[in-house]
Amino acid sequence: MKDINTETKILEAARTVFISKGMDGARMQEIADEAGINKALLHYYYRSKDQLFRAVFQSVFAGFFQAIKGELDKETPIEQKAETIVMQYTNMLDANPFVPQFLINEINRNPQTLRDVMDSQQFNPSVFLEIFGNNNKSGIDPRQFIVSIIGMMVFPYAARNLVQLIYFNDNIEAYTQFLQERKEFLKQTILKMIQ
Amino acid sequence: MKDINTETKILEAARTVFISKGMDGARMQEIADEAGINKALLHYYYRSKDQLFRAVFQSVFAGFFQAIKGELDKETPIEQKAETIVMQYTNMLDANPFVPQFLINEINRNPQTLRDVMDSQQFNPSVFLEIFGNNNKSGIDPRQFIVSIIGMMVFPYAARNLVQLIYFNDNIEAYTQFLQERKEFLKQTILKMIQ
DNA sequence: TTTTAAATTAACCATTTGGTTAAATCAAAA
DNA sequence: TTTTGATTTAACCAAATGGTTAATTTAAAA
Repeated sequence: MKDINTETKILEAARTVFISKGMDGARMQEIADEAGINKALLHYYYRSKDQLFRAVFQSVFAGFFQAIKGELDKETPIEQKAETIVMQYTNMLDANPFVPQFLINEINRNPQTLRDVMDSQQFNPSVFLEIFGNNNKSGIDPRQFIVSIIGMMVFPYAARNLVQLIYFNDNIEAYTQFLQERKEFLKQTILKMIQ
Repeated sequence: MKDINTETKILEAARTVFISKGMDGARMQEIADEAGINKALLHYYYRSKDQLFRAVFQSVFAGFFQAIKGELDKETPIEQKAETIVMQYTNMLDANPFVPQFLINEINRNPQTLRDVMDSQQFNPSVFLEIFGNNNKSGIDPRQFIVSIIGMMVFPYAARNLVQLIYFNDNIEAYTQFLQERKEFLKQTILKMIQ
């Protein structure tokens, strides 16, 4: 029982490779190299590529929704909630810029995976709707609202290489600054939306 | 010189499969089956999977930006432009819901591909910025504005399976209606943003 | 120290997959 | 009709890839 963390080490390596390359693009050998172990060890701890992938997906999915859940249960005014959700989400994206793209891709590739994960874990999606529930002053549809906010936040990370090249002439620093300034822009935009 | 359209038939089959599965997930055999021909014919017309993929990517990319270019050169007021861009874009998304996700994925997988395509075709991205250029009344940053609009429009299509399950309990009809209502919502939101 | 079971590895295997080749077919020109 | 060149196919090939196995190492228990 040498290194008790081998299983964790594998999971982290798999997370890195799967998020970067996706299920189809990932190679078991690359995951083994990333973890610094023999390829057979992957199958020793996780029986197959599919099971290893499922473990990663479940972990990423859970961490994703935990990261953005945050302080939203409080009875704060909707303006404050908007501020909180933007900061919570963008902080998560700065730390995990490829996670949303990974989740979207793999859910599209095999939608059943998400259903399985949501069945195994208890997860109540309605909490996001209740935050901006029907009892908001503006009468705005909370679903349209939430989808808009997430779309505005996620897109510049998911499509970074595209936007960076087309609108910023591949200038990385300029795009980083754009993302930084965007936080304030998003807050103001959300406030305008619920006016 | 039997069927002069074999090459086109291959390209269309490849487009279908590549957009659905991506470069990594696509199989030459599946493309051949989709086109109703022998696998060797793919290599007869396009030397390799990579070249076939490039032909598809170039075609999809060009078609994408052509579809959304639309009437935007006119000297119409910004409110009218917003209306036009939303209708143009959502119509394109209704017809090609997986195209943006495909482009984003493949550009992330190999950013060089986009540079090559943009070099080979003449393509001026600044046209989108000039539409909502600095001479708008609100003083809004046109880049932040454009990225927001595209994000709001693309996200519910790219993440359809995710959003449909979490917020609409996998009810396809309800989600279709949501997308339909969203067009009007987006117009109003854009107007609020530039107030 | 010896034993035992878990952990780790090198070598190997079967299948998939992109790609090739030589033969067959077809359609038009001579 | 014969010829010629493009088109199409069946069969095949080599490399990549997920997975297995038998042997070795390690670390703790007896």
